[in-house]
Amino acid sequence: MSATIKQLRAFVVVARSRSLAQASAQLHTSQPALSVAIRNLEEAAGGPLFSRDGRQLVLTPEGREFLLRAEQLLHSWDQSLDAIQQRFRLERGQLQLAVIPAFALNRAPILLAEFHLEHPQINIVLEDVVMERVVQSVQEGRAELGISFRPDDLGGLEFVPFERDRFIAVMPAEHILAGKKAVRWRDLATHPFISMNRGSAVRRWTDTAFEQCGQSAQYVCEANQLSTIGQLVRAGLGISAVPSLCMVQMREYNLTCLPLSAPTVTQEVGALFKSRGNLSASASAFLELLTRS
Amino acid sequence: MSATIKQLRAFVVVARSRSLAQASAQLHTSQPALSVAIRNLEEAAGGPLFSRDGRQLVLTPEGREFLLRAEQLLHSWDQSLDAIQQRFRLERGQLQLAVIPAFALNRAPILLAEFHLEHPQINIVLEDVVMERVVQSVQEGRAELGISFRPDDLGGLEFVPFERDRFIAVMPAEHILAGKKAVRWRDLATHPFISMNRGSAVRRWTDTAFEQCGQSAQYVCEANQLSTIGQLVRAGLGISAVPSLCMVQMREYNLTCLPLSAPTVTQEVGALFKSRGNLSASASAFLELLTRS
DNA sequence: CGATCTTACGGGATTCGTAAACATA
DNA sequence: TATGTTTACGAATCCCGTAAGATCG
Repeated sequence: MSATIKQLRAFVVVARSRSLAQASAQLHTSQPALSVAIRNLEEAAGGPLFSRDGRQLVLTPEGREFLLRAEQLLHSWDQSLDAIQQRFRLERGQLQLAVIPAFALNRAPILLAEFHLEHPQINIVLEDVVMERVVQSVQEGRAELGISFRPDDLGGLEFVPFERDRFIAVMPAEHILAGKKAVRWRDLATHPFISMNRGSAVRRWTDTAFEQCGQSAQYVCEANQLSTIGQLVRAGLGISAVPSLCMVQMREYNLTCLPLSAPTVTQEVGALFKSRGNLSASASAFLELLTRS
Repeated sequence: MSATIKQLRAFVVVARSRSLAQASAQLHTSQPALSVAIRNLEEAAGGPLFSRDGRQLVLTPEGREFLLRAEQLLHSWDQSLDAIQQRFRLERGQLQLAVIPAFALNRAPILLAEFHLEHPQINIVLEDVVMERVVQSVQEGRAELGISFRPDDLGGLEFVPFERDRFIAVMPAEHILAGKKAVRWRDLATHPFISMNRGSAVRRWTDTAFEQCGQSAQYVCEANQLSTIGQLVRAGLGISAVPSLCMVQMREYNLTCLPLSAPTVTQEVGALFKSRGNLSASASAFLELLTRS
């Protein structure tokens, strides 16, 4: 018969107390049960671990060495199980996220603060990169969870939307349009326009919107970062249209944000991941936090 | 329920093959048995180790970490059990001996060579010291087994004699007594005598022998080491009486050894140890080798 | 005689294997 | 439909606890 963890645990206690009687009390079991457990362990070990001279159990030299190994082994065992249990209880682990800048700047801080408050032992690794790289990071396993607009090509990933975003117009507070309640894309076409660089998803969406209302924008400048665009607008270079996700940030630049329609461009914002079953406990918890709001 | 080694072993095989069917064949068990084993392990771990999407079992992130720990754990486990089994099979271990010089020089080499031939993996540690220190070494655990004449005070140790030693007379080949078949202690009293230092057991025994035949020796020199005594005799300084154990060595010095009687002084040579049960497998084997001859 | 370990044996829990149901490509 | 996993259930095994026996101080 093969040895078991239980036998090892019994062995350590017996070796320490040098008595089956004491050990049995400590282990909440009966003396005879221990007796056979030790006997079976000795059979598995290939020889006597104790010398039974008289009524005291004294470790043999082999037993002494085995005791050292057994203690070490049990420690590793308990530690390993504990570590995994802690991961499932969210008392340990990592949360690897890849997030588009718009979300990273405006939503993520609040959500992550909330998550951290609930699970302070989870180490958060946040990768704030453009949409295409979010997809890539999730595919390549650098991030378990991505947050972005719905990509055109999911690339084998799952996408769970949890928010709808619409484009808003952004302009300096003193701009001529700033007094309106809302604006249309055709209204924007008559003003110098600052946009994202060609090739970005946001740029494609604004281009499409202008097309749909039969106008073309007066591009004066383009930039990669939303914060740069915000500052350009602030400086009076032109106006822009950005996802409403960025509203908080834009308002911090003292810019006016107005609803934008005709067409109303909406985008799904959601979580990207390989598959639900392969998410870690921490990633699942964060996904749940995302989708319950 | 608590996890078991068996479950851990099953987990590793399943994780590697990502299939219960394959793993069950490899483990010589049935699929359903594995299924419940994995389920029970997951219960002990506190969450899912595999994601069961479709019919392939893919490790979850927690499962991946657990796999690393499990492999390490099983390796340590197997290694520990192997190490102990090897000790019992005498394929590994130490033989710590404390031996009096007379035995170390004359008997031990042959015995140890024989032991080493049978058990080449056993590391032999030989401490060749005087009788009193042999007892001390065994008592203090530096040596498991001592070999010496029977000490006056066993000091709580067991003594198992395996040989009787008698004193012999030693002299140069050209000495006047060298032509005899045997000599008596009273014959020695008429010649200059070289003896062990006062305080040694051998000295006490020779003193007693001279007393018993009503003579007193003509001490000319005393020394600590038998080899020194041998060389002194060789140089013609005098004759001596030594344990027959040393006969081989004395003959190598070209000395004549003769039986010595009236009285015939005999001493038990034996093994000293704390208790039979506390001997290691290697020490037991050597003790058996000693006593079977 | 008291304390302790060992052996014997009956009851209970665990585990296993067969068979059937279920799920998926 | 074929392959593979899960569930259900009867059977075997293993383990434990009580009781009796053995041993030593």
